[in-house]
Amino acid sequence: MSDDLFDDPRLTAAGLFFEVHTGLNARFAAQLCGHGLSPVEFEVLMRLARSPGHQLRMTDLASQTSLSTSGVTRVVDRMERDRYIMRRACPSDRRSSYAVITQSGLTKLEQLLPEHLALIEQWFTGQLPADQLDTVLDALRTIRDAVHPGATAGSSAGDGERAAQGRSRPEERGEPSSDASERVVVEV
Amino acid sequence: MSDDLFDDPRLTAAGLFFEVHTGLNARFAAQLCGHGLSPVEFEVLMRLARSPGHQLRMTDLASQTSLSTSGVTRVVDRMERDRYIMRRACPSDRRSSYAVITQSGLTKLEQLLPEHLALIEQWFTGQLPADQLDTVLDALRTIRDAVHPGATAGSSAGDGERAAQGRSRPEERGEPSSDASERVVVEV
DNA sequence: GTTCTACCTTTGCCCAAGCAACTATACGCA
DNA sequence: TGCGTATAGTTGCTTGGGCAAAGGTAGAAC
Repeated sequence: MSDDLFDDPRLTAAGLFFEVHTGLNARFAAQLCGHGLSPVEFEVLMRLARSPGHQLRMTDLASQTSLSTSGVTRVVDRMERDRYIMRRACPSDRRSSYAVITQSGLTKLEQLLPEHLALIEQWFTGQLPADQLDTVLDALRTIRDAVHPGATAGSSAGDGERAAQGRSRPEERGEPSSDASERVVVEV
Repeated sequence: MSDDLFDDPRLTAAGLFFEVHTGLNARFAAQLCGHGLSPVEFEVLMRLARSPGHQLRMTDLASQTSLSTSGVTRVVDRMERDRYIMRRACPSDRRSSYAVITQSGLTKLEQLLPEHLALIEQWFTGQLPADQLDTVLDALRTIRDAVHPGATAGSSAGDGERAAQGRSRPEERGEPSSDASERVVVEV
């Protein structure tokens, strides 16, 4: 049978990428777990910590992570219970609410980040000579921009090629509404 | 507040990697979903298709995927129900059983692989010039080897650090390599 | 103002998967 | 031969997270 179909170099490439992800993820998860956090929760903390005002609307949090909005609702539930973040009503749109990282959440991050950075260096960045790393990061940036599910807040427009994200129907295409550009974060 | 802690280039690097994974994964999942497969199920089919005899022991399947053994039991349950694979008793060790890909499973793979390869090319390999791609693959191989293939199954709580205990080596899975050393096949 | 449409978040229901406990072997050793 | 320990796979229980539908709200059209 078409056995070389199964040995196509593209498959090998993709397989390699996913294996690396699995490996890194396992290392990081183990560390985070020791701090009582799941990878998803860590990502939420990081996103909030790096956002202006230390806050994000639930929907934006969803589009920046790999979660659905209901997934965000639930993770925010847990983390609010644990006092790492809190909800805050959006003054300009009563449908929305912000997730805000608390001091406790920031402290948690500051506690575990050094260890986390060491892990990244140990298993990822430190594995490669500087110039190779640069090439890799460059490549990742290229691919990220292509595949871009809307990871960054100031979403770029006009890429004209947006596919369904997530496991939903391959035909769905939910665009970040133009509404988003209007909503400037008002400091409180 | 240590704001540059949150902007460490290592974090950016890791973030990029994970964002790319999220993006690729979403694209691939959408396609597979259209064929009635989850990414995990696809990986199981691929692993089996590429294994000698088109089969793997449940445990080996677990260590090659990111699943626990119970996860493998369940995914094999589903796929056996759907006739993509079947269980086969291991003649030399009655504790073990093999998962074997069926003709139907192979056909399924052959149907969707061309489309899948196109996706890989569109969003990953095709995004980079050949020499950069080579560098990237080289880097991925380095990291994969460091982080070790088949990063075990548990996100076990607070384990700290546990390297491969030199047991199951996903590499030289030559064949009926049931228990490390050669051993007599005890017929019953 | 009223109504229609588009959105935001949460909830009900369900499935996938992990851990731990359990069963059945396998093999070393006295 | 029988016991002790290690391994393979399955199952009970629980949790995380997705989809779809349900409330609330914002604007636009009229």
